[in-house]
Amino acid sequence: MQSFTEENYLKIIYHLSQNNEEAIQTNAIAEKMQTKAASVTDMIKKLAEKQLINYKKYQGVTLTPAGKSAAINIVRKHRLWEVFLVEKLNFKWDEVHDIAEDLEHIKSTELIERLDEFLAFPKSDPHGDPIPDKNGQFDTIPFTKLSKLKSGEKGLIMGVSEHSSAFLKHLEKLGLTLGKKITITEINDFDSSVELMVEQKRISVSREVAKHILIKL
Amino acid sequence: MQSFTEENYLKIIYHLSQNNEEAIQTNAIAEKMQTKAASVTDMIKKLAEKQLINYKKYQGVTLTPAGKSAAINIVRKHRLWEVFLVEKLNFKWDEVHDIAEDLEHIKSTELIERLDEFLAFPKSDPHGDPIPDKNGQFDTIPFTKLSKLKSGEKGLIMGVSEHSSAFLKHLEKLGLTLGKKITITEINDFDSSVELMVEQKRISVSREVAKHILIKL
DNA sequence: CTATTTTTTTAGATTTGTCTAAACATATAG
DNA sequence: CTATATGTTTAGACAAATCTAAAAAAATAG
Repeated sequence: MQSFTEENYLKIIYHLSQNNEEAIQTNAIAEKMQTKAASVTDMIKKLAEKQLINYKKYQGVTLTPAGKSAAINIVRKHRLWEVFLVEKLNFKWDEVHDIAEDLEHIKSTELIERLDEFLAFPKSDPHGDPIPDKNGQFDTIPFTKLSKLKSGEKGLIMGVSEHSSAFLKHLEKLGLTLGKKITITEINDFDSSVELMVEQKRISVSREVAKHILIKL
Repeated sequence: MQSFTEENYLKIIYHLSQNNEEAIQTNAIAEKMQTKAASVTDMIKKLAEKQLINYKKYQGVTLTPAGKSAAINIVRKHRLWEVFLVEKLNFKWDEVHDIAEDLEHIKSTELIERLDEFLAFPKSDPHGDPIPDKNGQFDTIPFTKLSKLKSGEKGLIMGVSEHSSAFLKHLEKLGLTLGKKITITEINDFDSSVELMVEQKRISVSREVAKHILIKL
């Protein structure tokens, strides 16, 4: 069994591995964990000793199968709790991240299986992220970043790659929520901001925002 | 804000104060916390410094108003989660204590208020214990221990004063669950065990068990 | 290929909650 | 009222997770 802190390290290494084929570096973990590189080195040694990560000095880390499985389990719990908070307790999608960050560390596996059932085995969370099943299996939804689309292309909003409250509130205000159909009308040359149509409204989003909106064509 | 451990100490001091007018002793806390007296002394000092308990060396402790309010809040969370586990996730009353023991430490007050609402503001938990409202108010249900009843007396099972899985499973097997109507038929002289009728069945419980069953006459 | 910068690790200290062993205070018995 | 037993506190140590400062390795620039 892992401690609260060990679980957070595993989860962060897992997320960093998603956008990155190579070994994850100490500094990258330190930044996400809001801690110092020296602390990360200490924890890394501990996780390596427990066979949860592969580690060679100065060479970064990768998850072992056991570490990956533990990480996926935490992600599963996080996302199921987010569904619960939104569907059952009527929280908004921008309010649930921090609470789920605590709930994901509750240990009982029986609890999670019953919660999963209570929620009717949801396949994705309120931000469109896939929820692994109890064996750690999940479908990777193929998506394109909104910032990669060209003028005239159409698509559906499938997810977001940024979970901060500020970002999500901003999308909500613009009407850019999950499932909405959008059409690109123009990409501005000078700042790469994106003009698009959503529900008969013409709106504009910066490239920075567009990079974090995930589209199914 | 208190740590996980501080919260557990406050909760235990609160529960010990329920059956006891006097100051709570170091050893009593140590036993409930499954730790050593020396550790309790250390923690006691810390809680006293934070003005959560009143403490004079060798004289035991009592909760300050702030400490009591913090403790009641933890009890509220524990009991609401127990209701959730039983009513929504179909756990049995003997399975929920340990899980609620973890869930009670989740920090968000917004979460608890919404959970309370989702559960339709329950007044008592699956073991019959009252649930404080968000201001810490709750009704103390007047009850008598089954072991205090006399032959011929009738009553309703209102709660239990022991939450171990073994005890609760035992009651379940005997059909002695919340709300059941019972009639005492006989008290055995030699071992004080209690013979009673519940739903047309004649059963017998030891004095030890009878002491932990709470009855409304 | 050497010099400099960046990144990572080590060494040693700190905090939180715990422990054991010993000292001290209080309660109880004769 | 002294002796003993019980209960509590202190002193000093430890493990977990963190930190700062300094050393070491790797990457980059000229």
